[in-house]
Amino acid sequence: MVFHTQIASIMEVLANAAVAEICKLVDDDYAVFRLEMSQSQKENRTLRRKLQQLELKVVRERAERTIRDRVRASRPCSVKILDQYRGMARGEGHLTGGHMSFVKPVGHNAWRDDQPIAVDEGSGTSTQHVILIESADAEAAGSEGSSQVKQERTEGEDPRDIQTRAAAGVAPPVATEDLTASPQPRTRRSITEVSGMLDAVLKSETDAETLTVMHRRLLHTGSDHRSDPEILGLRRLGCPPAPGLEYLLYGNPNPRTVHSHRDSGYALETGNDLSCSYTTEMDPGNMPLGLETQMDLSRGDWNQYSSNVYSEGCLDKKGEVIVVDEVTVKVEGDAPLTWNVDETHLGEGLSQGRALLDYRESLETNRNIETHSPLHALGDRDLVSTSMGPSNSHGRILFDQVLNSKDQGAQVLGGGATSGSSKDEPFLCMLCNKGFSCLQKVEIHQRVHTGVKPFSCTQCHMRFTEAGKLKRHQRVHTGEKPFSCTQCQMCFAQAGHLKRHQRVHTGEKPYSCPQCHMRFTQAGNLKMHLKVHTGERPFACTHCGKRFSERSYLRIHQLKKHSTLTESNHST
DNA sequence: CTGGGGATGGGGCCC
DNA sequence: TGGGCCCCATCCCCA
Repeated sequence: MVFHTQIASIMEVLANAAVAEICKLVDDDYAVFRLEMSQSQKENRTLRRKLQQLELKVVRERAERTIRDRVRASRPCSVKILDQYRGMARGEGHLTGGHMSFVKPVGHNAWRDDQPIAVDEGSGTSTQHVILIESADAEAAGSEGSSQVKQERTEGEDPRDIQTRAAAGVAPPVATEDLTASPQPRTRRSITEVSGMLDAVLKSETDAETLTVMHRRLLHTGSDHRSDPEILGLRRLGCPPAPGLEYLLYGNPNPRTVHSHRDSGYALETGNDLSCSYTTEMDPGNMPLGLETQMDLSRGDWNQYSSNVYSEGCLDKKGEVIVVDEVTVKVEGDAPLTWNVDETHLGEGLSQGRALLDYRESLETNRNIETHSPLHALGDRDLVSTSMGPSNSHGRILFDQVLNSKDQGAQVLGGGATSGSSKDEPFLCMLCNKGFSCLQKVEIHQRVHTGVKPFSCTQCHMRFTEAGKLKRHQRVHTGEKPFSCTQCQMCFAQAGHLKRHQRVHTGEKPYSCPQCHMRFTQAGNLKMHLKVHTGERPFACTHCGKRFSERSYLRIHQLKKHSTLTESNHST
């Protein structure tokens, strides 16, 4: 009995000890758990505070930008000055082939507005990228869609990390900068880069002498993009959710050539090429360019602007790249690769340029996607009436003729013109209704009508519409006749003239008169001969009334018969 | 002297 | 950018 009692007491002691041990363990774990909980809560509070700070910054930026945009309220939309990295002109960077990335200067952890942006083709791995979307338009319109987001990815970082953070609602590792606090507040540079995506928007090579600027209408979502992973995803797909119109520079396969693509909801180019686009806005007074595009279009320089901007550029489709719009700018020497389309410079012409660009894009787009053009929805005539400048401006002519080619047809011409264009020649000259395959050709052609001859001879006052013709003309001064006849000693300055001359030796007379059996070596001579049959004598002597079939005959006649009379008339 | 054809120079346009 | 072709203007030569 006593034994049982002792056993019971021992077991009770052991049980108590076990309970105590268990309680102790639970307490310890609970304390650890509490500690971890408190730490997590602290972290949550810290993150929450950071988030609030970021939101406050965004709100402050919105307010400041709204004020700034209201100052510039006259602008219908935002066209960013595209400030190419100035250091490129100094050889610190350049657009080169293959993968192109924007590289921060070494030792800088954050982008600053006054810092140059080195452009490095890289070795295939992007180093540091900045995504910055501006939406001044929406802010100016009172929209809440303003956003300004920078994301910076350091070297080697998995791009998916950014998406992961964004999807988790975590702020990017680099806080949004308050651009207004920049040492150069009037200078702002924005860069949008999308890398590693299917939509390869950017390519670049080294030797390019042209810079092609194209534009894109950015989508506006009106949300805070920082916390919207879908928006971030859109950015990565080359669809920055910024409102209004921005001019973006893209590297392209041509060196120093930049393409932009609008309505980039579809892949502009397949492959794994890096997609990159960037816009830059800078102080108009600090524009380091020698480009020919700096002119005040509002003062009637649209003609020049058009000539320069659209020279040598063509709407085109190259391979799989749907080049929706394209503006080519000649780069002079080592001038920085800079494209400047500032409203303050373009003035009224800005709308012209934008309208034309819009139109160009819409026209090209309409070939395949009739309803994708935003301009299309606006209505062409409205756009012309509200956006275009003086009706006699070259830009207007171009624009009108392009509109005609699109859907207005000959109506603009008062119904008198009939379009002779085909699908291959959708661009009509407003003045002669001639069709061309691209806008640039129309622009060059219309130099015939406008008298624009940009290429002048230094030896005489001859001017030419084409550089090649100037070069050919200058043989007149140099006496160079590189084309010599193998049958005789004749030399010619033009190859065609030699070929024409060689008919003298071959006896070929391909032009025959339908009225008689006369044959001619030249069509012009046949045409002159036909006047024999028609009796056409359009050239009449003002003194005696005698008529001649050729002006030269009349001139000889006047010299021989009325030379004294003409001299007396001149003396009087 | 006149008219006609041969031939060249130069510019525009297309490819 | 250059070549090729065409057109126009003009000059030259000759019947």
